[in-house]
Parts: sequence; structure tokens; C-alpha cells
Amino acid sequence: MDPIDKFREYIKEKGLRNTPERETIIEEIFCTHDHFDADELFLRLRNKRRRISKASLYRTIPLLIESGLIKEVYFENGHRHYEQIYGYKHHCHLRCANCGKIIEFADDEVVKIQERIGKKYGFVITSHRFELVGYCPQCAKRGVGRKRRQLFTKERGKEAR
Amino acid sequence: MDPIDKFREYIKEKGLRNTPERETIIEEIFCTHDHFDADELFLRLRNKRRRISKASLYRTIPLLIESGLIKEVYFENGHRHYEQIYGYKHHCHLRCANCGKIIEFADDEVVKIQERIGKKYGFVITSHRFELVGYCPQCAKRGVGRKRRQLFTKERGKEAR
DNA sequence: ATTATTATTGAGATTCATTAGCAATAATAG
DNA sequence: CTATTATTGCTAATGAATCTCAATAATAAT
Ligand SMILES: [Mn+2]
Ligand SMILES: [Mn+2]
Ligand SMILES: [Zn+2]
Ligand SMILES: [Zn+2]
Repeated sequence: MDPIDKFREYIKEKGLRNTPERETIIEEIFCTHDHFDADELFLRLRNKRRRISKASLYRTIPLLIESGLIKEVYFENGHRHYEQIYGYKHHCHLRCANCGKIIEFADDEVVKIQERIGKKYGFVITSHRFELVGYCPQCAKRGVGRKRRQLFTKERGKEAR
Repeated sequence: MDPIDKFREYIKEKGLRNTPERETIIEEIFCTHDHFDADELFLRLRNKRRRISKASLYRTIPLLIESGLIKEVYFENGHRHYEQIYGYKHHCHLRCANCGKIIEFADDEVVKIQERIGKKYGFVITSHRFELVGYCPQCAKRGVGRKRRQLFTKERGKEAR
């Protein structure tokens, strides 16, 4: 089923009303599989001459989450980032702390751990978030040498001496 | 080594200056092992008649992170949450989506996955964040019956059919 | 198709966490 | 003890996310 149909279903079920603005937003989100944030999405829409107010965009996001189309993946740089989940298999993220590159991966062991821990504490687990952070091949190589400055952002105050 | 000594070491290394305000903050954070956020910490200090400005508190947090005393654990309710890491073994979190209860757990498999994935993509992995979300025993039990509404917030639209 | 009901929109104001600016203060080196 | 300059506290500023409200438009009922 199409993301838009999925959304219509949700809208009907909730007694809400569908609108062209909402469908435009969904279309834009699903025309690529990239992670995104509110502002990025707003600009993407603007570049395509779709003028949707930021208020509507922000108001739509929770609906997309509740309908199972997207989810929040991480908070970074002072704002939330999202990704589509509808139609995509679940995955975890591996991120380069330097260049920001993100690799999506899946590993069966993750689910096993989830089951084991859930059983151990009597929890009914509904989701998980597993993120690995490090340095990608390129950055790891350069990281050893120069470029220290913005590489290890967390370690400011050193390279000055 | 004491958290404060650890911090002094860091301060010296960076050519910064230590202050009673900073030590007070560290003391307050380490007098218990709870997760915390900036405002909570500010109030805890205030209740103990330690008047430290919010500005200083916010300015100190990055130093505590860089010195390896604390780390950001999650963003929720519009603000960041932290936890001490110095002196505590690494752990992951299991959280109840309803009552907010948090259980800390450790599982060796997590590290194995980290190593496997790191090798697979050529990343030098420096850290990970693994969070399981679900319903604790109590909430899961009640969740089946009434109170559905705010319980399964993330999965609305499904249990209705 | 027309009408009634009310959810949704867009523009702007508002909130709230976090930062930045600045003058006064105090931590360190010498 | 003095000089240097990092740090403090206060306030102002920033910016993401939310809210207000009048105008508009999506649905359901005629
Ligand atoms: Mn992804
Ligand atoms: Mn913890
Ligand atoms: Zn990289
Ligand atoms: Zn619970």
C-alpha cells in the first residue's frame, strides 16, 4: 500500500481530514529515502514551489509518526531528525562522528538481545534504537594526522597549544 | 580517582581554570547516580543553597562531557538529559514508554555486534547508544485494558482494527 | 449541488531551552 | 602582590517547536 493511502486510512480512522498540504508533504518525504529534519523538508518543498507553512509542516509530523509513516531517529544540532519507516525494513545506524556519513545496517543479534532483555525484566518491548558512532574509513585515516580541529569537535582547546 | 580530581586533571591539561562553582556542580551530579537535565540540576543546587547561575551551569556541561565525566543520554520533553559515566560501567537503557521507568542493563552481545559491524564497514567505532523501549510489567498489564489512548501513543491506529 | 459543521491552514506571536555579550570578579603564573 | 585573562552572573539574543486566531476548505448531511 502507498504511503499516502496508508495515511488516508489513518486519517479516516481518526476522523481527521486529509488535505493537499499533507499529501504534498508525504510525497516529498517519500520521493527519496534520506533522513531529514523539519527545516530541510521545508526548503525541499519550497524549492519545488510548494508553499506549505512551517506551522502546518510541524503539525503534520506527529500525524506521520502516529500513522507509522516516519519516526524520529535522532536529535542533533539542536533539532530533531526523522526518517521514513513505512515500506522500509527496520535498521540501525552507524554514523561517522566527523563527516556525518550514515550507514544503515541490520543485524539479527539485535533482536535477540531485545528479546532476552525484555524477558529478563518482564517488559513488553515495542521498539529499539541502536546507534553506533565512530569514524568512517576516510576520516579515521585522516583523523590520526591533521584536521584535528573539527574532527574531534568534542576535544577543543587542545590543538591550540 | 575522584570525579573532581579527574576534572582537575582535564582542566590543567587544557589550560583552563578550576572554580568552586564547577566543583559544586560535579559534587551535586555525583552524589547520586540518577539521570538528570540542566533544569533539574539547577534546582537541586538551589535547594542546597548553592547559587550557581544557569549560564555557568550550561557552560559547565560541555566541559563535563569533554572530560569524560558525563554524557548526553537522550533528548526528551524538549530538553537534553545526561548521566554520569565516570566511575560507572557502560550500560544500555530499557525504558517504559508509559511511566518512564528506566532500567539499566549490560549485555556482552552488544559489544560483539559493535565489533562485527565496525569491521564490516571499516569504521573505528568509539561508542554506541542502545535503547529499548516498551512497557514495564505494571504498565503492560494495565495497558491491555483501559488507558489505551495514551499508552500506545507510538502505535495508534493499529489496535483499533 | 448546496449548506452546515468544524478541522486545517498560514501568518504571526509565544514559549522555552540553550547561547552569546559584557562588565565585574577571581584563578593562576610569575 | 601583581598582571593576565578565564570565569561568573546577569541580561539579551537565538532558534526550534508550539500556540492563537481569523480565514479557508474538507467532509457529512441535506
Ligand atoms: Mn535510517
Ligand atoms: Mn543510565
Ligand atoms: Zn567520516
Ligand atoms: Zn511503566
